Amino acid sequence: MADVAASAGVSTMSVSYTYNQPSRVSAATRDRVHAAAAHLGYTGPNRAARSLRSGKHNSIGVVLGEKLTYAFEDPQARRFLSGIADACLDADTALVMLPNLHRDNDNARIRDAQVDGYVVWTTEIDDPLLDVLVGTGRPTCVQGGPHHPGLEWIAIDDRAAADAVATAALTSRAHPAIVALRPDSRRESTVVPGADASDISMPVTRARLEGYRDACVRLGIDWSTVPTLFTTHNARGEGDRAARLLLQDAVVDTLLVMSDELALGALDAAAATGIEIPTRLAVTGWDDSPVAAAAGLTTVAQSLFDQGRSSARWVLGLSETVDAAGWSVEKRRSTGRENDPRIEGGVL
Amino acid sequence: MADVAASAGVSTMSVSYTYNQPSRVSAATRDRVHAAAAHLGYTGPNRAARSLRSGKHNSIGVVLGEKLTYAFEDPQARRFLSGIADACLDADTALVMLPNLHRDNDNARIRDAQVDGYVVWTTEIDDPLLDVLVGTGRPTCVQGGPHHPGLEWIAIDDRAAADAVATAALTSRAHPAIVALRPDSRRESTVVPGADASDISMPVTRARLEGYRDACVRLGIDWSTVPTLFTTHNARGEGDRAARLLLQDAVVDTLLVMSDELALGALDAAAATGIEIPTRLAVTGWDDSPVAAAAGLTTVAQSLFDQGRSSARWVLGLSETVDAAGWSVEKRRSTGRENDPRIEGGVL
DNA sequence: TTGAAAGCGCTACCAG
DNA sequence: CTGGTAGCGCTTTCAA
Repeated sequence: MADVAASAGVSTMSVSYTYNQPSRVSAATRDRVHAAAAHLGYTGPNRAARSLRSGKHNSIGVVLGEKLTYAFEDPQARRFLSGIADACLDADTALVMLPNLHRDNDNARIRDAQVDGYVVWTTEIDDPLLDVLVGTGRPTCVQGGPHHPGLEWIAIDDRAAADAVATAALTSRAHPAIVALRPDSRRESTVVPGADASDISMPVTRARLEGYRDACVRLGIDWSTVPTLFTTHNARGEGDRAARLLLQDAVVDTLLVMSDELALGALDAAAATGIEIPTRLAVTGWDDSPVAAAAGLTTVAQSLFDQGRSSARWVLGLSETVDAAGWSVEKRRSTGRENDPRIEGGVL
Repeated sequence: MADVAASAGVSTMSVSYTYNQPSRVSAATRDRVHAAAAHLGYTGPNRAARSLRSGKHNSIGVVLGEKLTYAFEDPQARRFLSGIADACLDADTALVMLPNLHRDNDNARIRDAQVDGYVVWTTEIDDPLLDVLVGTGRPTCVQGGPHHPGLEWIAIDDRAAADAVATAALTSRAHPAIVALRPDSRRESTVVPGADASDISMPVTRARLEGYRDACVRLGIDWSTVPTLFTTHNARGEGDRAARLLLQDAVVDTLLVMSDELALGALDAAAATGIEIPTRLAVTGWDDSPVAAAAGLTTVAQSLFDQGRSSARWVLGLSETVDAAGWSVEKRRSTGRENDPRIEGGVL
């Protein structure tokens, strides 16, 4: 930049202004600077130096609570990421992927990332990373919770939505079983009767389980008899396995499933074992993916794209507040009551 | 860092060494530095200052020739990205996503990104970005070509693989039609008889078309009569539409399709219109996705995960050369010759 | 509208 | 093994 200034016969400040606040510089100066820059092959301010001096990076970090491989394969994560990418486009901001595998140096790596703020996808209550992020002083929005002082938060009311979708399935049935997402980043796949939600560190899993229980309690179903199977991966094959296991108990007439992927696997299991949907078994999912719609799956709809976009825009300072996230229950064939009125919560 | 040095009673250089080359510093000094750092809440060298001084960023840029939304939705892109992410994990390197929408300032944004090198996914012959990347002096690897002086390159031999898969389908048929990926970043969906490959600026599309033509010529099929439909999106619905259009000509007995997604759409179209596979129509795909395998689709297998990993490792300086990429033709029901010997090229 | 001075926090280089 | 010096390229601050 000093060279350009010398060549253009102006001060370095005029060159800096030409690139950063062109309106502050006379047209003549601007032209001379651009001419000199073109002549010298100067392509604009060095970003590292700019970052050092100004403390800004023009980039946003996305913290994924798993290997990136999983994030790219998970349809929900993808839609959320797409929304973030969309916001970045508007702001000419780079997107830095920060996988969090809970290894020793992961928190330090994330803290030291050259980003202006963070969006966090999938984390646990009491994850020490949350305090680390607060410590950076950078704006941070956590999808799906947990609520954490100093951090912004975006999610639908999972508990209310779980209650609603369970109620839709259970109005003419009484023997639900639950296929849950993983309860924390370590635990193995297990079946638990009357699962205790306060034991679960993934906030999304916890809230949905609470909502299912709310519905059971209200409908007079004894929660202590309701089995919950915690899965480890959000994949169709896993849902198939889970359903086969739970359906060994012939009394089970309803599967409340925490994702569409898993629920589609449950439908696979039903088809393979000749169990009729919805006469003998009702199934509900979560997220309203296109495949779920095609399969006639009753499910909770939420726009993860909008949540990604909204959280990123807030982090980038493009909006004052994080938009509220809405949801609805899409009633379809898999619960046999597709003509019941649609249920909505929040703003969709 | 100066404060830490003062507090520990050593020079700033000893602090710097403690973090960057601990082995060069005595254990006693190291301990004093760490103690002082802990006391002052110092968490290690500022990354922006380090980047400015050392010129290194500890991150790699991935240039996607489309909106990130598409990249996250496209199964092939996802597998390639997963491979890159895997390499980053080994090297404790951040992954920066750089969409290239061919807008005015995209090249500058990509050039100015704070990364140590680039991996490029999906670009066009003569894309001016390629020269920009050469100009950065940073190591760059382009997946799928084009060959460009100064840039590394990774891909399978698409032309040979296309020839092989077309030959597998055409040994007992004589009337192919082609469903092609988009020819460049602008063109609309069109049907062209005897398509001229030299007209196409996406190198992958070009090479595969050349390979299909090679097979036709060798088998005595008049290329000028072979229709090619260029699609705009790599999506199942698009393949369905394309197949319906091409199958309006009742003589067509083979669809050579440049992706599994599109080929699955073609199978959908055949099923919906009552065309029997493979007796009345043969279909081939590309990439050997799990869904394709399940659907009995004859296809070209290649590991995009390995290509992503290998190209990223080279960019990061973790390997001397980019590994050769291999392919094979997986013969299945959709071409009716599933017992023919498997064909391989390169190292898989 | 332009400019001079100062220094962001660090590491390359060289010297001891 | 340790330290001094210099300066990476820029922008903030203040002054003209």
